[in-house]
Amino acid sequence: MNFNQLKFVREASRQDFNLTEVANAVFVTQSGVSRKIKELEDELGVEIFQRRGKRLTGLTEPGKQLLPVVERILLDAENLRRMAEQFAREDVGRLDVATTHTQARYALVPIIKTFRARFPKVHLALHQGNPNQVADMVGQGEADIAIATEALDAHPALVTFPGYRWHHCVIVPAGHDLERASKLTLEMLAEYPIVTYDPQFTGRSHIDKAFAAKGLAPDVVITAMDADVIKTYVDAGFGIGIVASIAFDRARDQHLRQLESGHLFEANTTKLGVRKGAYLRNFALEFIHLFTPELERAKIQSTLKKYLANRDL
Amino acid sequence: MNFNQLKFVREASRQDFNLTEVANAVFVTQSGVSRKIKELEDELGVEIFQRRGKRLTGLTEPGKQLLPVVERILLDAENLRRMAEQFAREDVGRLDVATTHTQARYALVPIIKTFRARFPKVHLALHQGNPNQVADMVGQGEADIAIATEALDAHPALVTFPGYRWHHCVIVPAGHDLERASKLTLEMLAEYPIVTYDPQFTGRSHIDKAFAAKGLAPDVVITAMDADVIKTYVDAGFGIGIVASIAFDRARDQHLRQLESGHLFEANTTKLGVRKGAYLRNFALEFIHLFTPELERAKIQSTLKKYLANRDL
DNA sequence: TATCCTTACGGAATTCGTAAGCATG
DNA sequence: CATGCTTACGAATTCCGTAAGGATA
Repeated sequence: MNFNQLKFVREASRQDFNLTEVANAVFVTQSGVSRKIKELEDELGVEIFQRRGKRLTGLTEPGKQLLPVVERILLDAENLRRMAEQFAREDVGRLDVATTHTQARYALVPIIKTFRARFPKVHLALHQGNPNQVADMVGQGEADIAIATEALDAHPALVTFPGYRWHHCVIVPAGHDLERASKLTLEMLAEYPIVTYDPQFTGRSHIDKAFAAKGLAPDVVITAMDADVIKTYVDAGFGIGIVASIAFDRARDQHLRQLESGHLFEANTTKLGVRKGAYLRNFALEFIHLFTPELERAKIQSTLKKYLANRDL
Repeated sequence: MNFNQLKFVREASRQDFNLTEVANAVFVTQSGVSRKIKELEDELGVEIFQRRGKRLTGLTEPGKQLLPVVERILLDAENLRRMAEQFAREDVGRLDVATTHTQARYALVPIIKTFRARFPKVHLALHQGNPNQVADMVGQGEADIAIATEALDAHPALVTFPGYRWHHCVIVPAGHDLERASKLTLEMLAEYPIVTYDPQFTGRSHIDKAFAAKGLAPDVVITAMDADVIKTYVDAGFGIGIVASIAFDRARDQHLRQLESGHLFEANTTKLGVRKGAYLRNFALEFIHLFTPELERAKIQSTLKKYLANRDL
């Protein structure tokens, strides 16, 4: 039994049991993967993968039981490396943050600025995706930290911490009728074509919920994954926009006006998620602390340690 | 990083950091061990072991943090093998039971008889030792199941299940004065020289505690690790004996008489312990069930699973 | 027929024991 | 000086990519 065999098994389960894909993903030849997997199956005396003829089609019953343990071993192996690096080069390393456009473009900017100043030797990589992709990236160990408003809590492999709360706002072209409204209502918004986020993104679920609760069917004419695109279409006169208020910048968005709508939509909480059982470097803990300043560091650490060490050796 | 490197590291911590001993324990040459450990340290970029000149003297700070993870990886690797074997050869395998003389010689006999009939293809190995040794054997993965009355709860790596309760009894040579006593008291026992268990064994602590509570200083003239030896000396007239009542056999011990003393000493509970986080074969679970018949099997399984799977992958 | 897995072959890389060297207590 | 660790060397083993073969959809 060796780590490569285990790695191939895990990767096979991730690559839909296509060993050719596994080979590409781990940069070896397909024949090598095939051989190593068979070696492991021979050593253990059970077939891990179900086969139809020569193709792998899924996990066998033993395979289903073994896979979680395989994943745990590989995670621990990774943990060993990180723990060692923490000692070897305390403030040097790499932090992979998976997040959505909105967070990367607006909310994380000051946090990252502070982080960079504090840890100039840490290479910080931002990975963008929709909230589900963001969660998966961390769930699979491709990134260390996930930041998004949606989807993180639903991922079984993640622990989450609440970050900042924010509201949506309405944006309109300068001179729009709604600018003169004293207080916005959902009924008023429903009168106009709306440009807002894609269903998976940035609190869109709260927008839909608010309209649905009043029995309104808003006329959403364009959806996009980020506020920059939305603002572009609002500016071009396609309708009024609903975006995260943090995405509006009076200086930059001179043709647009921001209307308060905190009373219309439920507040959103942006969350941070990390993989259960994963060891985090010191600078990663510091990043989490920057994101959730009200949580003291010891609390963060003890929560993570619970998952890392709770097997009571 | 490979499993042998990790194995050598673990073994070094067990063999008091003597790599020559490690080499003997794992059947390779000392130079190989030395090299592999250095390889791992180089790869991780930290020294795991503290060195004075060329000798290893202990773990470094990083080493202390890494070791538990190393142990966990190796335990999981072993778990993989067992899980696979469980599927490959359902009722074939090996069960290593570590226990004390008293349990092996008396209490376990019927359990093992039933077990053997149910699993004729399982090789059952009994390892004897004192309760601390028994606990350690399981703690280190040398045995699967520990059975003893003492010490198991104190071992941090073990989960324990309560088995049967039993009492001590007093044994005397036929015709002894005490045979005519209507009801034994500790004061009466303290009048005679006593032959009983070694301090670590078989509920001896309860015996001492009972005398101490009354301020009595019993005259323990001979101690032994098992009832057979004790009975021999009682028979030879060295004193009265205090042994587990299960160890008295009227037919075999014709020259001796058993006197009830359940009211004098606290009852003992023999416990069974297994290593936290270790996967147990089906027949091992069955063995536990035979030992604790009142606990239903599902309860046992869920307790063990808690430790095996509680990292929520 | 295109895709995917297995297997034989052989060069390359790794592994591991022997033996010599050196440090410690 | 006995014990214990490191290192150089070289034989043995293992690894892994190429390429051919066979199975599936």
